[in-house]
Amino acid sequence: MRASQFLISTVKETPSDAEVISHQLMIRAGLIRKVASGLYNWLPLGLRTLRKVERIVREEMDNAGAMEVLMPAIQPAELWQESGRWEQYGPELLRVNDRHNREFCVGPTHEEVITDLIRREIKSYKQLPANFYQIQTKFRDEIRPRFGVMRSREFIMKDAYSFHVGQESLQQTYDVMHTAYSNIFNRLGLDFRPVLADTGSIGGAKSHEFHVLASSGEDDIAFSNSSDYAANVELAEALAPAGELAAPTQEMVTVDTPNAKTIEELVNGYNQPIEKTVKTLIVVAAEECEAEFIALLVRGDHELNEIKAEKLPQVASPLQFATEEQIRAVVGAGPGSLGPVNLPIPCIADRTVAKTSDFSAGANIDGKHLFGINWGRDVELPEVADIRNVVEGDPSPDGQGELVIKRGIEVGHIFQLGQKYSAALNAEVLDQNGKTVVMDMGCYGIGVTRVVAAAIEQNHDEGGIIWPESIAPFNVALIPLNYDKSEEVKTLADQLYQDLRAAGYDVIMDDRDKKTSPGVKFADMDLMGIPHRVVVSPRGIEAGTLEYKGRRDSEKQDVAIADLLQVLAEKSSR
RNA sequence: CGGAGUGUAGCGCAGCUUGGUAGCGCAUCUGGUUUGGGACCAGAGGGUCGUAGGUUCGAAUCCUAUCACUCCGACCA
Repeated sequence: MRASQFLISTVKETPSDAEVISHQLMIRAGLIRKVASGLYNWLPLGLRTLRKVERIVREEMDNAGAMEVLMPAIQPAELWQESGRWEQYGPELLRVNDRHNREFCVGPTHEEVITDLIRREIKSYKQLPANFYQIQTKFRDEIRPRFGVMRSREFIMKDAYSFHVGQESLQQTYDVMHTAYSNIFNRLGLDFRPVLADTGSIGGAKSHEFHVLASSGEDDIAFSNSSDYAANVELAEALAPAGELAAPTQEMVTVDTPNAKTIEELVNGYNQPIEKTVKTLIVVAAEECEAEFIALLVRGDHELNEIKAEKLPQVASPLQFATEEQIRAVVGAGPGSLGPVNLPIPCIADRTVAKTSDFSAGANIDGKHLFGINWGRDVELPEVADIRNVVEGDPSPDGQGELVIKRGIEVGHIFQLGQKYSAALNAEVLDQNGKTVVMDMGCYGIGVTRVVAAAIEQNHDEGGIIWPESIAPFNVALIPLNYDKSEEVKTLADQLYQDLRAAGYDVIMDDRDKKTSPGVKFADMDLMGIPHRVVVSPRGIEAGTLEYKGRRDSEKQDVAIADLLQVLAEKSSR
């Protein structure tokens, strides 16, 4: 591509509304432009990278035996009503009506459509297992789109769905997809980790997320420091502390604490160690539960894990905190003075709380706390469960080492759905015995547009983007100096442009007019992240050399004109 | 959804307090000089000041409504 015939839309100034580096650089390098909140145009430069990501994903999916299909973005409400998600999904599902006032949604995912398709097409166990994928535009009406294309409302996703008779077959394909995903992210040049994950609103049994490690990530991942255990903190199990509950050493006393409404004020104002404090969170109880509310006890320095709490049979799903009025009506004291002693509603204690002695908590009287509380002596130990987020230093759930917490960007997610959708939509086949069985399903997603942002988040410097070779919009930036003035430069540059393209490189030759100074060309090519730069100059020609510089190199080097292809072949990891 | 903030030229911003008919930098266009790290000179084009009402002789500026965008929060015991 000649730069003079390509839209290069670089900007010097950092856009004021872009917070994370990938968003800033995607705008500055001219990859994307915002149309409205969470909606983006992809400019020619950005699209080149997007297409390369898609190509790698497609190749690896094909290699893994999946078949490409294409489903509509707009889906009929009936299918979603059949699965039950028309009611469950909430406002993130964009619902639209057609001219006949029939209801549709813009697809955030395609379980319903694919299941409907396959229940019509596949009738026999002999056709299974089968795995179908598409690369297609999705829409999720996010509460708060942000970080550019990282959390946009419309985005491109590779979604795949596999169909099976039996869990064993599902597990096999799941493993194949796990491997395929690792191959994909390796080829994309990303530093990633597969981690155990919660299945969330999609539903199902077993699941792994693939995270690109980056400080700007929105998810916390727990890693063991001495094994390969890795899990989303939403899921990572917080083990009970080792050892027995310590015997009481303090009497329980009631203390006036008019200024302590929070754990922090209790710790600072009354000299209580934070690991000897317990906070009491009141949530709405599940319908089948006798009580209206449930109290959840978590140590002062720990955080409630809402997903774990939601899974408790006594707790209403989705999790809902009681309002202050509700708390006052039931307990007689306000938030800030709550505790397990003399609490008129059922409690569930976190495992760590259950192993804490001599602790302090609210007295269920405004402005009073109890210090030196001990289980058994002062109040019966209630039901115990794992309801908190793991923290750094916790023992690893696999029994090996301690946990370290890092931030990650979720770029892929694989699930074993089981029969959640196939049962709801009656997706059945005949097995070997001629008996009707419900198919098992797996589903496998990759956020293609998000991958582009994640790659930048992980690969950049002050000068701009540094693309991994495999997804760079161009591999080589060929920069002729004095292209308009020197016949020798023009001849050689044109020749090299032909040669490089013939050798299979995506090359952009910066032949922009003489008003575009060399400095501008260097800065633009750096910002755009082109991995290899070759400069053709009159003084180089005189010496019979070209100048080569890799995007990550600090020094440039001269190479003989005749050696260019060989040097590039060595430098590039295509 | 709750809270805060911002809308003035393609981009980044000033002007608003104290009302008098819009300005700066970058970008763009023309001509010229430059040409190895975001050049210089001269000239030019481009804005119904988010929208709609109101106050006023007069509104970017004051008032009301509305729309859009951005940020923060949705863990409080």
